[in-house]
Amino acid sequence: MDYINTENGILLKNTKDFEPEHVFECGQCFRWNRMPDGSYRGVAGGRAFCVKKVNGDILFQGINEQDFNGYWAGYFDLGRDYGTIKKALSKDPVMERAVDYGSGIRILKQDPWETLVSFIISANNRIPRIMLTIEKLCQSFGERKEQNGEAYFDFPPPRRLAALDEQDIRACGCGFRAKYILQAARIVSEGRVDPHSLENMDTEYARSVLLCFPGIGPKVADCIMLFSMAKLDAFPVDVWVKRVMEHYYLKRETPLAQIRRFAVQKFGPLAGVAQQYLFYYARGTMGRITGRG
DNA sequence: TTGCAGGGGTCAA
DNA sequence: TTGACCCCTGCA
Repeated sequence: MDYINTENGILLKNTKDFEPEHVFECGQCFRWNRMPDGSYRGVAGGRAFCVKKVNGDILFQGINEQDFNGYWAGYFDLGRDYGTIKKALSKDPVMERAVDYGSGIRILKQDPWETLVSFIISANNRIPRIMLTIEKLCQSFGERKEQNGEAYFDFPPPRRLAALDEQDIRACGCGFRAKYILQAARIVSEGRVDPHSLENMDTEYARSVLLCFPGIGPKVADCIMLFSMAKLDAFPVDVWVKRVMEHYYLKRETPLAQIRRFAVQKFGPLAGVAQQYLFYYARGTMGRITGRG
Protein backbone atom coordinates (compact mmCIF):
# COMPACT_ATOMS: atom_id res chain seq x y z
CA MET A 1 0.00 0.00 0.00
CA ASP A 2 1.71 3.08 -1.33
CA TYR A 3 0.63 6.45 0.07
CA ILE A 4 1.84 9.99 0.65
CA ASN A 5 0.93 12.06 3.69
CA THR A 6 0.02 15.49 2.28
CA GLU A 7 -1.35 18.66 3.90
CA ASN A 8 -4.76 17.89 2.30
CA GLY A 9 -4.88 14.35 3.59
CA ILE A 10 -3.64 10.93 2.57
CA LEU A 11 -2.92 10.39 -1.11
CA LEU A 12 -3.09 6.75 -2.18
CA LYS A 13 -0.87 5.83 -5.13
CA ASN A 14 -1.11 2.92 -7.57
CA THR A 15 -4.88 2.76 -7.33
CA LYS A 16 -5.99 0.74 -10.33
CA ASP A 17 -8.17 -1.35 -8.00
CA PHE A 18 -9.91 1.63 -6.31
CA GLU A 19 -12.59 3.54 -8.20
CA PRO A 20 -14.75 5.67 -5.85
CA GLU A 21 -17.85 5.35 -8.03
CA HIS A 22 -17.55 1.55 -8.04
CA VAL A 23 -16.84 1.34 -4.31
CA PHE A 24 -19.65 3.62 -3.18
CA GLU A 25 -22.32 2.73 -5.72
CA CYS A 26 -22.18 -1.04 -5.75
CA GLY A 27 -24.90 -1.31 -3.12
CA GLN A 28 -22.81 -1.99 -0.04
CA CYS A 29 -23.06 1.37 1.74
CA PHE A 30 -25.68 4.07 2.23
CA ARG A 31 -23.98 7.09 3.79
CA TRP A 32 -21.67 8.15 0.94
CA ASN A 33 -22.99 10.85 -1.37
CA ARG A 34 -21.66 11.87 -4.73
CA MET A 35 -20.71 15.54 -4.93
CA PRO A 36 -20.95 17.65 -8.11
CA ASP A 37 -17.18 17.35 -8.68
CA GLY A 38 -17.39 13.53 -8.66
CA SER A 39 -15.93 13.13 -5.17
CA TYR A 40 -17.79 11.24 -2.44
CA ARG A 41 -18.57 12.65 0.96
CA GLY A 42 -19.62 10.34 3.73
CA VAL A 43 -19.86 9.61 7.42
CA ALA A 44 -18.24 6.48 8.81
CA GLY A 45 -16.23 5.46 11.82
CA GLY A 46 -17.41 8.50 13.75
CA ARG A 47 -16.21 11.11 11.27
CA ALA A 48 -17.12 12.82 8.02
CA PHE A 49 -14.76 13.22 5.13
CA CYS A 50 -14.29 13.23 1.40
CA VAL A 51 -12.78 10.70 -1.01
CA LYS A 52 -11.75 12.00 -4.38
CA LYS A 53 -9.82 10.85 -7.41
CA VAL A 54 -6.97 13.20 -8.29
CA ASN A 55 -4.88 12.48 -11.40
CA GLY A 56 -5.43 8.76 -10.99
CA ASP A 57 -4.59 8.78 -7.28
CA ILE A 58 -7.12 8.61 -4.44
CA LEU A 59 -7.19 11.46 -1.93
CA PHE A 60 -8.68 10.86 1.52
CA GLN A 61 -9.28 14.50 2.28
CA GLY A 62 -8.73 15.61 5.85
CA ILE A 63 -7.50 12.24 7.15
CA ASN A 64 -4.25 12.08 9.10
CA GLU A 65 -1.75 9.26 8.86
CA GLN A 66 -2.55 7.84 12.28
CA ASP A 67 -6.30 7.54 11.56
CA PHE A 68 -5.54 6.23 8.09
CA ASN A 69 -3.45 3.37 9.40
CA GLY A 70 -5.58 2.84 12.49
CA TYR A 71 -8.96 2.66 10.81
CA TRP A 72 -9.42 3.72 7.18
CA ALA A 73 -6.94 1.34 5.60
CA GLY A 74 -9.04 -1.44 7.15
CA TYR A 75 -12.36 0.18 6.24
CA PHE A 76 -11.34 0.38 2.57
CA ASP A 77 -9.76 -3.09 2.68
CA LEU A 78 -6.48 -1.65 1.40
CA GLY A 79 -4.47 -4.61 2.66
CA ARG A 80 -6.10 -6.93 0.15
CA ASP A 81 -4.75 -7.47 -3.35
CA TYR A 82 -7.80 -7.10 -5.59
CA GLY A 83 -5.62 -7.56 -8.65
CA THR A 84 -5.04 -11.19 -7.71
CA ILE A 85 -8.71 -11.70 -6.85
CA LYS A 86 -9.82 -10.25 -10.19
CA LYS A 87 -7.36 -12.42 -12.04
CA ALA A 88 -8.64 -15.55 -10.32
CA LEU A 89 -12.32 -14.70 -10.91
CA SER A 90 -11.73 -13.67 -14.52
CA LYS A 91 -10.93 -17.24 -15.51
CA ASP A 92 -14.70 -17.48 -15.85
CA PRO A 93 -15.83 -15.66 -19.03
CA VAL A 94 -18.90 -14.04 -17.46
CA MET A 95 -16.90 -12.90 -14.47
CA GLU A 96 -14.24 -11.51 -16.79
CA ARG A 97 -16.81 -9.06 -18.18
CA ALA A 98 -18.28 -8.26 -14.76
CA VAL A 99 -14.83 -7.64 -13.26
CA ASP A 100 -13.93 -5.39 -16.15
CA TYR A 101 -17.17 -3.44 -15.68
CA GLY A 102 -16.64 -2.82 -11.94
CA SER A 103 -12.87 -3.02 -11.86
CA GLY A 104 -12.50 -0.56 -8.98
CA ILE A 105 -14.85 -2.25 -6.54
CA ARG A 106 -13.58 -2.97 -3.03
CA ILE A 107 -15.54 -4.60 -0.21
CA LEU A 108 -15.81 -2.14 2.68
CA LYS A 109 -15.40 -3.23 6.27
CA GLN A 110 -18.15 -1.16 7.86
CA ASP A 111 -19.39 -1.06 11.43
CA PRO A 112 -21.36 -4.29 12.10
CA TRP A 113 -24.14 -2.62 14.10
CA GLU A 114 -24.71 0.14 11.56
CA THR A 115 -24.61 -2.41 8.75
CA LEU A 116 -27.07 -4.70 10.56
CA VAL A 117 -29.65 -1.94 10.92
CA SER A 118 -29.00 -0.54 7.44
CA PHE A 119 -29.71 -3.86 5.77
CA ILE A 120 -32.83 -4.49 7.87
CA ILE A 121 -34.02 -1.19 6.39
CA SER A 122 -33.00 -2.33 2.90
CA ALA A 123 -35.52 -5.16 2.79
CA ASN A 124 -38.12 -4.62 0.04
CA ASN A 125 -36.89 -1.04 -0.30
CA ARG A 126 -35.13 1.27 -2.74
CA ILE A 127 -31.72 2.80 -2.38
CA PRO A 128 -32.72 6.51 -2.26
CA ARG A 129 -35.28 5.78 0.42
CA ILE A 130 -32.88 3.56 2.39
CA MET A 131 -30.35 6.42 2.38
CA LEU A 132 -32.97 8.94 3.44
CA THR A 133 -34.23 6.74 6.28
CA ILE A 134 -30.72 6.09 7.63
CA GLU A 135 -29.89 9.79 7.48
CA LYS A 136 -33.07 10.62 9.40
CA LEU A 137 -32.25 8.01 12.03
CA CYS A 138 -28.80 9.55 12.44
CA GLN A 139 -30.07 13.13 12.55
CA SER A 140 -32.78 12.24 15.05
CA PHE A 141 -30.86 9.94 17.38
CA GLY A 142 -27.17 10.06 16.52
CA GLU A 143 -24.50 12.20 18.14
CA ARG A 144 -24.15 15.60 16.48
CA LYS A 145 -20.63 16.54 15.48
CA GLU A 146 -19.09 19.37 13.57
CA GLN A 147 -16.19 19.61 11.14
CA ASN A 148 -15.08 22.78 9.39
CA GLY A 149 -18.34 24.40 10.45
CA GLU A 150 -20.42 21.60 8.93
CA ALA A 151 -22.62 19.40 11.07
CA TYR A 152 -22.89 15.65 10.68
CA PHE A 153 -24.36 12.85 12.74
CA ASP A 154 -23.02 9.51 13.89
CA PHE A 155 -25.09 6.39 13.53
CA PRO A 156 -27.03 5.93 16.80
CA PRO A 157 -25.68 3.19 19.09
CA PRO A 158 -27.87 0.21 20.14
CA ARG A 159 -28.68 1.55 23.62
CA ARG A 160 -29.96 4.80 22.13
CA LEU A 161 -32.36 3.07 19.74
CA ALA A 162 -33.37 0.51 22.38
CA ALA A 163 -34.66 3.32 24.58
CA LEU A 164 -37.09 4.55 21.89
CA ASP A 165 -40.67 3.66 21.02
CA GLU A 166 -41.45 1.92 17.77
CA GLN A 167 -43.25 5.09 16.67
CA ASP A 168 -40.08 7.18 17.11
CA ILE A 169 -38.23 4.89 14.74
CA ARG A 170 -41.18 4.65 12.37
CA ALA A 171 -41.18 8.45 12.11
CA CYS A 172 -37.84 8.20 10.27
CA GLY A 173 -39.55 6.40 7.41
CA CYS A 174 -38.69 2.84 8.39
CA GLY A 175 -42.24 1.60 7.89
CA PHE A 176 -42.86 -1.99 8.95
CA ARG A 177 -39.11 -2.40 9.62
CA ALA A 178 -39.27 -0.15 12.72
CA LYS A 179 -40.25 -3.02 15.01
CA TYR A 180 -37.33 -5.10 13.72
CA ILE A 181 -34.88 -2.26 14.37
CA LEU A 182 -36.20 -1.76 17.89
CA GLN A 183 -35.95 -5.47 18.67
CA ALA A 184 -32.45 -5.67 17.22
CA ALA A 185 -31.40 -2.69 19.34
CA ARG A 186 -32.73 -4.45 22.44
CA ILE A 187 -31.02 -7.73 21.61
CA VAL A 188 -27.67 -5.99 21.19
CA SER A 189 -27.91 -3.44 24.00
CA GLU A 190 -28.90 -6.18 26.45
CA GLY A 191 -25.78 -8.07 25.44
CA ARG A 192 -27.63 -11.09 24.06
CA VAL A 193 -25.65 -10.81 20.81
CA ASP A 194 -22.54 -8.75 20.10
CA PRO A 195 -22.39 -8.15 16.33
CA HIS A 196 -18.66 -7.34 16.54
CA SER A 197 -17.92 -10.74 18.04
CA LEU A 198 -19.41 -12.48 14.99
CA GLU A 199 -16.42 -11.30 12.96
CA ASN A 200 -14.32 -13.98 14.60
CA MET A 201 -16.75 -16.80 13.96
CA ASP A 202 -17.07 -18.88 10.84
CA THR A 203 -19.57 -17.80 8.23
CA GLU A 204 -22.18 -20.50 8.82
CA TYR A 205 -22.26 -19.93 12.57
CA ALA A 206 -22.38 -16.13 12.24
CA ARG A 207 -25.18 -16.57 9.71
CA SER A 208 -27.21 -18.74 12.07
CA VAL A 209 -26.87 -16.12 14.83
CA LEU A 210 -27.90 -13.25 12.52
CA LEU A 211 -30.93 -15.23 11.33
CA CYS A 212 -32.24 -15.17 14.93
CA PHE A 213 -32.83 -11.40 14.63
CA PRO A 214 -36.33 -10.48 13.49
CA GLY A 215 -36.16 -8.80 10.10
CA ILE A 216 -32.96 -10.58 9.12
CA GLY A 217 -33.40 -13.32 6.53
CA PRO A 218 -30.79 -15.09 4.39
CA LYS A 219 -30.08 -12.17 2.05
CA VAL A 220 -29.72 -9.53 4.77
CA ALA A 221 -27.56 -11.86 6.91
CA ASP A 222 -25.19 -12.40 3.99
CA CYS A 223 -24.99 -8.65 3.33
CA ILE A 224 -24.11 -7.92 6.96
CA MET A 225 -21.35 -10.53 6.95
CA LEU A 226 -19.92 -9.45 3.60
CA PHE A 227 -20.02 -5.68 4.13
CA SER A 228 -18.97 -5.43 7.78
CA MET A 229 -17.15 -8.63 8.74
CA ALA A 230 -14.90 -9.34 5.76
CA LYS A 231 -16.60 -12.70 5.27
CA LEU A 232 -15.88 -12.86 1.56
CA ASP A 233 -17.51 -16.27 1.20
CA ALA A 234 -20.97 -14.84 1.96
CA PHE A 235 -23.04 -14.55 -1.24
CA PRO A 236 -26.16 -12.37 -0.85
CA VAL A 237 -28.79 -13.17 -3.45
CA ASP A 238 -31.11 -10.25 -4.21
CA VAL A 239 -33.28 -9.77 -7.29
CA TRP A 240 -30.40 -8.42 -9.40
CA VAL A 241 -28.02 -11.22 -8.53
CA LYS A 242 -30.82 -13.69 -9.11
CA ARG A 243 -31.40 -12.20 -12.56
CA VAL A 244 -27.74 -12.23 -13.54
CA MET A 245 -27.11 -15.74 -12.20
CA GLU A 246 -30.18 -17.18 -13.94
CA HIS A 247 -29.37 -15.39 -17.17
CA TYR A 248 -25.69 -16.29 -17.47
CA TYR A 249 -25.27 -19.51 -15.51
CA LEU A 250 -28.40 -21.39 -14.54
CA LYS A 251 -30.51 -20.68 -17.65
CA ARG A 252 -33.78 -21.17 -15.76
CA GLU A 253 -35.84 -19.86 -12.84
CA THR A 254 -34.02 -21.02 -9.69
CA PRO A 255 -34.82 -20.72 -5.95
CA LEU A 256 -32.67 -18.22 -4.03
CA ALA A 257 -31.11 -20.80 -1.74
CA GLN A 258 -30.11 -22.91 -4.71
CA ILE A 259 -28.49 -19.93 -6.44
CA ARG A 260 -26.52 -19.21 -3.28
CA ARG A 261 -25.29 -22.81 -3.00
CA PHE A 262 -24.32 -22.85 -6.67
CA ALA A 263 -22.32 -19.61 -6.31
CA VAL A 264 -20.55 -20.62 -3.10
CA GLN A 265 -19.56 -23.88 -4.76
CA LYS A 266 -18.43 -22.09 -7.94
CA PHE A 267 -16.56 -19.12 -6.46
CA GLY A 268 -15.60 -20.58 -3.06
CA PRO A 269 -13.92 -18.15 -0.64
CA LEU A 270 -14.28 -15.31 -3.17
CA ALA A 271 -18.05 -15.75 -3.66
CA GLY A 272 -18.89 -12.44 -1.98
CA VAL A 273 -16.47 -10.44 -4.11
CA ALA A 274 -17.85 -12.15 -7.22
CA GLN A 275 -21.32 -11.17 -6.04
CA GLN A 276 -20.36 -7.49 -5.93
CA TYR A 277 -18.96 -7.51 -9.46
CA LEU A 278 -22.05 -9.37 -10.69
CA PHE A 279 -24.46 -7.05 -8.86
CA TYR A 280 -22.83 -3.92 -10.26
CA TYR A 281 -22.67 -5.47 -13.72
CA ALA A 282 -26.32 -6.56 -13.59
CA ARG A 283 -27.58 -3.18 -12.46
CA GLY A 284 -25.57 -1.40 -15.09
CA THR A 285 -26.34 -3.66 -18.02
CA MET A 286 -29.56 -5.58 -17.44
CA GLY A 287 -32.15 -2.90 -18.12
CA ARG A 288 -34.12 -0.46 -16.08
CA ILE A 289 -31.34 1.76 -14.81
CA THR A 290 -33.25 4.13 -12.62
CA GLY A 291 -33.07 5.78 -9.25
CA ARG A 292 -35.12 2.88 -8.05
CA GLY A 293 -33.51 0.22 -6.02
C1' DT B 1 -55.33 13.45 -12.98
C1' DT B 2 -55.83 9.19 -10.71
C1' DG B 3 -54.93 4.58 -9.58
C1' DC B 4 -52.12 0.80 -9.23
C1' DA B 5 -48.09 -2.27 -9.47
C1' DG B 6 -43.84 -3.17 -7.58
C1' DG B 7 -39.45 -2.66 -5.12
C1' DG B 8 -31.61 -4.46 -3.34
C1' DG B 9 -36.94 -9.41 1.67
C1' DT B 10 -39.04 -11.16 5.68
C1' DC B 11 -42.66 -12.91 8.43
C1' DA B 12 -46.60 -15.58 9.52
C1' DA B 13 -50.16 -18.55 8.33
C1' DT C 1 -45.99 -21.41 -0.82
C1' DT C 2 -48.34 -17.04 -0.61
C1' DG C 3 -50.04 -12.54 0.84
C1' DA C 4 -49.09 -8.50 3.62
C1' DC C 5 -46.11 -4.95 4.74
C1' DC C 6 -44.30 1.34 4.57
C1' DC C 7 -44.31 4.45 1.03
C1' DC C 8 -42.58 6.42 -3.07
C1' DT C 9 -42.04 6.30 -8.13
C1' DG C 10 -43.14 5.21 -12.80
C1' DC C 11 -46.47 4.40 -15.94
C1' DA C 12 -50.92 3.65 -18.16
